[in-house]
Amino acid sequence: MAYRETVRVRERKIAQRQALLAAAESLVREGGFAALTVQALALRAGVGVGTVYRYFDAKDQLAAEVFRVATEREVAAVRSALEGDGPVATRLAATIRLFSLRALRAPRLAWALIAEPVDPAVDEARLIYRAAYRDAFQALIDHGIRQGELPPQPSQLVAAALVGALAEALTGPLASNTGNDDLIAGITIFCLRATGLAGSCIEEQPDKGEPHEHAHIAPR
Amino acid sequence: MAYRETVRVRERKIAQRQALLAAAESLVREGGFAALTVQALALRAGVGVGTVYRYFDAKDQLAAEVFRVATEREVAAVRSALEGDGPVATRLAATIRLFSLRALRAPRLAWALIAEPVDPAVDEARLIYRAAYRDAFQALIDHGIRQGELPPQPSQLVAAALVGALAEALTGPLASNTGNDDLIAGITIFCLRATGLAGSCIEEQPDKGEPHEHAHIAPR
DNA sequence: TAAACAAGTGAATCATTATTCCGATCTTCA
DNA sequence: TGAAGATCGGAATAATGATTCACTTGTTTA
Repeated sequence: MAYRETVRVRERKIAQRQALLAAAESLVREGGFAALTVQALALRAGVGVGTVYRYFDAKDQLAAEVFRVATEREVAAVRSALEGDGPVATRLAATIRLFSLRALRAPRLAWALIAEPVDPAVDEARLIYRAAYRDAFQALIDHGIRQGELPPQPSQLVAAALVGALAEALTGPLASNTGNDDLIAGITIFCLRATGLAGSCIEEQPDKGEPHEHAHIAPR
Repeated sequence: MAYRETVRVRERKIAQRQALLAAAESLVREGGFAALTVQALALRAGVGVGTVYRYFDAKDQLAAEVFRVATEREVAAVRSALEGDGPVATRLAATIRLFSLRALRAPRLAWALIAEPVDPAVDEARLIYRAAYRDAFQALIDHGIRQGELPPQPSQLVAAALVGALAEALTGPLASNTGNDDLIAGITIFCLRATGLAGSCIEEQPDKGEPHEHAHIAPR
């Protein structure tokens, strides 16, 4: 026997795999999953197409992994905002703001994760992604209901609707016409109202001052 | 000269074109646009693939037309509900109900129209589709604001968010676990609240009876 | 250094679909 | 009926992009 993988080689392989994933994600950031072809990836990463297959069994698997990694990063960021403490309204507003800022900063990626058409292998991952967001919002809503800060409501459904509203407002007819701040403020108040927060909707929390200033409740 | 198209032939051609479109739509209803291949269409319609090209210049054009026809039918149905008269809350609720019922009755089609990834030619049509819904909702919201039935709000943004919420709630983590009626009721109240309607949020419309029965306002 | 094995390469191959094309079939009308 | 003109059919072709494979280039250890 004359060859056994050394640590140095192992590390280089790990680094290579990471480099391929990073290159793949950069392609997705620029042009969505449609831009992620094996040829383009090999070119971007400066390797031959065959090399890609030394690190990933199939294109599907690669795409799914890119999706999963990006997803986990996004969801973790959002979840940390949801899981703070403080009143539900504050946390919800902070979360929406964070979600929105991230989506607006990397719109192509957001679109790829949320809405781009992809092959089935990735779609499965997408369900998980959406469900992760939904679950995170749902947890907050359930908490709010228990605390009496929110009226009773079907939390899973409402959470899904919130995710949909955010996705459409942020990736749909892209908000290039409004300033980002206005956009986020608008979405925030929409979501607060939709859950029964925002202004005068909660009886347990009597109005102080401003009798009906819906349109100017600051989103944070 | 010995041949000139007769009425009978013209009618047969028109019928054939319709038949092809119908077959195409049935494929989309079953498996989304991904299932709409020229081969499958020819098979379904009982013709040769060449025949398809006698009626449509290209697959893109065919797909876009299927999309457009289905879209127009759906949007027209929804718009008629939006454009009735009566209080904004009633109309909004009726519209949501209609939209939801249609989507739930043909989930694959709804998904294909709203969310499925497709080629660019169709995507352009999709923007129109979403925009059509958004515009219809926006018109109602603007009306409500002018009438003082709704608080001031960025109507275009809110309309987009409503479309997104409906789309996600109806086509996302499919609502097979809840009964349709509960689902629609939940979505309705979500949308009413989100726009500043629903129960106690409107001052011009003082509460009668039920002080805070958010969860049971009947959707219609 | 040389044998043994692994990683890298990219042209060739495969798979999937749209699209073409030409002979077969049907319609019209003198 | 038969010539003219049009549609039908479906195998052949084209285009795109994933996957393979025979080969070259490292890496490791005796």
